[in-house]
Amino acid sequence: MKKITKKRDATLSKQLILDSAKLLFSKKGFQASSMDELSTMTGLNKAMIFYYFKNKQGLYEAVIAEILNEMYLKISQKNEVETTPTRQLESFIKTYANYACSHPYFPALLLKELSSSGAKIPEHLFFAMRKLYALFSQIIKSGEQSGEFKNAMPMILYFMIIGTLNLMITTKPIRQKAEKSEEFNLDTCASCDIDEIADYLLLQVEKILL
Amino acid sequence: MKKITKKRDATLSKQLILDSAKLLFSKKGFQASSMDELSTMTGLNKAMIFYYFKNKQGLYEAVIAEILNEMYLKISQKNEVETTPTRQLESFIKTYANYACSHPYFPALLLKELSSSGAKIPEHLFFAMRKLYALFSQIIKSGEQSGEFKNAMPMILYFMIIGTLNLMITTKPIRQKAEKSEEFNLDTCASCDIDEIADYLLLQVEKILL
Amino acid sequence: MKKITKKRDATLSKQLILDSAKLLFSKKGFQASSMDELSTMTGLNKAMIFYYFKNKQGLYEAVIAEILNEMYLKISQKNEVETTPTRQLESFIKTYANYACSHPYFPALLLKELSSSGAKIPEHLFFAMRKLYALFSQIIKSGEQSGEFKNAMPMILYFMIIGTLNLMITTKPIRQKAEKSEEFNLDTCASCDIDEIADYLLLQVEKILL
Amino acid sequence: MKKITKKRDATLSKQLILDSAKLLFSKKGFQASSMDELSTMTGLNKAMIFYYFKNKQGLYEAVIAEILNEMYLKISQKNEVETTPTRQLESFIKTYANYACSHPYFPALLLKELSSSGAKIPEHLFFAMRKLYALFSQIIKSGEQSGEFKNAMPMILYFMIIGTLNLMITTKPIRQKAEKSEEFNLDTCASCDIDEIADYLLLQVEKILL
DNA sequence: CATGAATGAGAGTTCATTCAT
DNA sequence: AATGAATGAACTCTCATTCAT
Repeated sequence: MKKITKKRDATLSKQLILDSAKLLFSKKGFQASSMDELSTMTGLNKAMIFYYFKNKQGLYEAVIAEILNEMYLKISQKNEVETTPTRQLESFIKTYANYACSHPYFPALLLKELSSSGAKIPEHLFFAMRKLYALFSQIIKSGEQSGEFKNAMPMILYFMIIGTLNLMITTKPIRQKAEKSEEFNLDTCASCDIDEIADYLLLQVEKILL
Repeated sequence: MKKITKKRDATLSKQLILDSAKLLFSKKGFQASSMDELSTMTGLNKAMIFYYFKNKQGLYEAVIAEILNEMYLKISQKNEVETTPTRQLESFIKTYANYACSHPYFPALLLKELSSSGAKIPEHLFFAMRKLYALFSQIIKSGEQSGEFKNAMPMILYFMIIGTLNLMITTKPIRQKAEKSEEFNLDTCASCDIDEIADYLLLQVEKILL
Repeated sequence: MKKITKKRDATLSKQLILDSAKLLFSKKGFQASSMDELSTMTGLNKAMIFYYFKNKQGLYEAVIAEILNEMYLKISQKNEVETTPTRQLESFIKTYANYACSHPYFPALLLKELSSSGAKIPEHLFFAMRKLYALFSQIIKSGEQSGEFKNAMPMILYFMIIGTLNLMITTKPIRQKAEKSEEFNLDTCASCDIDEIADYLLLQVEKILL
Repeated sequence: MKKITKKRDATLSKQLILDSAKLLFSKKGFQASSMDELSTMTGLNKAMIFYYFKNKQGLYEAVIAEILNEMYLKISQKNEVETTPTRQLESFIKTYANYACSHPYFPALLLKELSSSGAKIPEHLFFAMRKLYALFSQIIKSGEQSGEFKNAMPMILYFMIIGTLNLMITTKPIRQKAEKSEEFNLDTCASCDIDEIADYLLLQVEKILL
């Protein structure tokens, strides 16, 4: 009756929890995700979650922060190699679209986070969110200074872009279901892929700005 | 130890529950809302919720259905008195913006509903959601036929409009908080009122369509 | 919007409740029977149950008392026309068997009542139960006095008879199910009817007593 | 405000719950037993019940299965050392009587289970019940083959035996109460002990079979 | 006599979190 | 670092019972 204790690498376990939590939280949201299920997913004991993260809320924040930073990194890297604001804008939209699409949990998470009683979002999350907007804002501003852009209200444009992309991604299943039902003969773009959507969106945003 | 006698008016109590539930659900979402808290809000006994609505899920569906229908009614009424697609589009955007703004719970709820695992939304909710889009789609289509509009992908435009408006409304508190903090000197439109936002949005959408 | 109030006959309504309660209690037992279901069954308002009977417990007692008295009446009537103890015993067993069989809820109720912490059975129920045993006991005793019976321990014989009959009746469905399952090739008397069972039982009891 | 530290012995706690549940279920039946009360009885937290057993139903099935298996084991062990059917029958009755008497919760439970809507008893319970009857049936059958027994209908005899014994045991308190009350001068065997009862019963069964 | 609205207590169950090892 | 046992508070929902009309 010897008790076998698995010894693992600390950072490995912590990352395993974080990665599984990303998937879980985004599939089910914060409340509907249970720590029991998470521990099953990871193969680690439930108590380990609390060993590495203060509590469920803490884990959740860690998850969102990681996602936001990841995305910020990706976008800002692409951004550096572009030279004109127009090209930077294009890069912003396409990179965002692709990242969001290949991490389909992210848009849902972000929408939820943005729309839920925003005032109590913890500091470092808030900070991560702002960084992305700051980047976008910078692009627009430099476009205005160079005379390429006009008519810009960056906050509204920002929400126009991420709002549209997020909604198009998160509603994909519902739209496909709708198109199948017979009596509903409206076009829902159910078969558009994300690149087409991003292209169309970019075109319209340019029409606005030029 | 006085015993307080309750109203004993069915429709009143039911509506009271419905109205309170609207607020609660949109503030906290489905899972995080507790029936205990709801009963406290209403001043009615917890069991009354289950007396009038089968269960929590049933109440939730009733809430969303009511909101969607209410909004559809308002928009479609305004729509009937307008004659040209351009005027109808204007009316759509402004009415939506105003309704959403004066019922601040609605955008949050709608975003949550749209982004959360859409495939299992009950039929009659799904139907109510489609009705609003059908109306919008109709406006665009008739504009195309009369030659006023072009370049239209109605589904994307629809999400562009409601996505932007919803996000601008739900993020208002967070944006105001951001603007106060010293180190953050970006413009977040924190002081824009909803009419300005709707006007700007309308202008851009027209730029796209014309 | 006139409110139509059904006016019914008081005793009729009360009896309706009692009859429905008989069925319900015996199908589901005391705890599992809900007053809501009962009110649906009767078509009367739930509050009426409490108008006519003090509470659920009171109704339950009324139900059992009525059943026991009904059965006592039936058995004692048949008993009076028989002259010898042997014939009276036969009549007792057969009448009990037939009554119990045509009121299949009764055996279950009686078993439940007898086996559940007997000491707190209310007086008048207890009294009704005793009356039936007193009748049986009387038959045995007069048989002993006339020399027809011997070896009698009436209490044990009594439970032998009603225990066997009750169990054969209440387990009928389970036994039939068992016989259908392939791997179970034991005889469970699944197809015996109650008369055969009563006849066999009577024969054995006579073998004991003579 | 001392915090009491609990045992943290899995098998101990689980058995404690099981044992307490045995008592509770048989005293009150399934529906009337509350998990709150059970947790008070055990001194363990209510959640532990659901930790070890899936739910109330699962616990109930575990309880019945354990009892039936225990009893089957005891009877079948005694049975193996006996050689003639007559001795085996004697052993069956006496062992059953003694077990049932020293586990006074068991007869009540079994009666309840048998008489309550038998058709929906879960498979493994049903199986455990059949095993005991199969044993009895085997004894009778071999007695018939050796010519020692005749007139046998094993199912009826089986219920005669366990019905009588169960009722005599479960009704003991009620019978003692009856005998004390003045106006009730019938013999209820209130002072018989279980061995006398089993002996008498055995004698009568033999009279039937020989 | 009858109703529907209202209530309070409690049911079973879940779950984040902590303790002892 | 890791585990499984243990906990307490909360949750949704049910139900017998009563009140006002």
